[in-house]
Amino acid sequence: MANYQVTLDQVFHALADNTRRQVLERLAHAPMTVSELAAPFDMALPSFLQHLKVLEDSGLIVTRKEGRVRTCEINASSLAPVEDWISGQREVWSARLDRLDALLQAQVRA
Amino acid sequence: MANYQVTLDQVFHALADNTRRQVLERLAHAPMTVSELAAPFDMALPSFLQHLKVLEDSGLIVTRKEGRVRTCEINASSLAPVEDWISGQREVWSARLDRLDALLQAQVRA
DNA sequence: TGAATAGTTAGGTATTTACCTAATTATATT
DNA sequence: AATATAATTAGGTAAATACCTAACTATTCA
Repeated sequence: MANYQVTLDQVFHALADNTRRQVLERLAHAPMTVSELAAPFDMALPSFLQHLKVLEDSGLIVTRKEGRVRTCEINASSLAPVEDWISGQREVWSARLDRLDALLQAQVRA
Repeated sequence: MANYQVTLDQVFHALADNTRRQVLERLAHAPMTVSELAAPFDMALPSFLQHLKVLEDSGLIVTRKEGRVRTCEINASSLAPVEDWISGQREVWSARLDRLDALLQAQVRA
C-alpha cells in the first residue's frame, strides 16, 4: 500500500493545497480518524478522501484501518527530502549572494 | 509585474515540477538569460516560458529585460515562507513524537 | 536596410485535478 | 435481524496544467 518511490514532485504537490496543509497541521498534534479529520472542511467526503489519498501517496501521512474506522497519522520522516532540497538550495543561493557582496565591497574599496 | 500576494500554494506548486526545480538549481549559481536557461531542456521554448512564468508568479525568480534579452535571477528571500511553514510543522511533529516517547517510557517503568 | 536572433502571443490537445452526487460495502449497535 | 455509521467506489463535470506548432514583434548585426 505504501509508495516506496516517493518523489519530490509528489511531496511538493501534496503540500501545494491549503486543505491538505491544514490536514497536516491538525495531524501534527495527534492521529485522527477520517471523519474527525474531515469534519471542519466544507467538502463532500469523497472529495476529502482524494486529498487524503494524495497525502498518503506522497508519504506525508500513514493510515491504518481497524474495523470500519481508518486512522491517519503524520509520517514524521517524510519532510526530510523536502527540507534537504530546500536547505541545500538556500545554501547555494546565499553563498552566491555572499560572493556578490564581497565583489561589490571589493569594487567599493578599489 | 511582481506578484505581491504570493501564496504558499503558489510556491509549493512551483516547486512541484522537476523542470522548474532544475531551473532554480541552475539559477542558484548565477543569473541567466531565457535561452541559456532553456537550452538543456528538450522542450519547445513557449512551453519552457510557461514554467518561467510559474516561477516568476510564485516569486521564486525575478526577471528583467534589456534589449531583446531577458535575464532571470533567483529571488533569495522567496523560500523563507516555505521554510518557515516546514520547520514549524516539523517542530510540532517531533514534539508529538517526543511526548509519545515519554509516555511509552513511563509505561515501561510502571 | 535586410537578415538573424531573442523572446512572445495565439491557439489547440491531452491529461490531471478538484470537486460533486448516488450507490455500495463493511462493521458496529440495538 | 434491522438499522446506523464509517468509509469507499463509480462515474461525471469544469478548470487547470503541460505540452505542442505557427505566426509574430522587437532588437541587433552585417
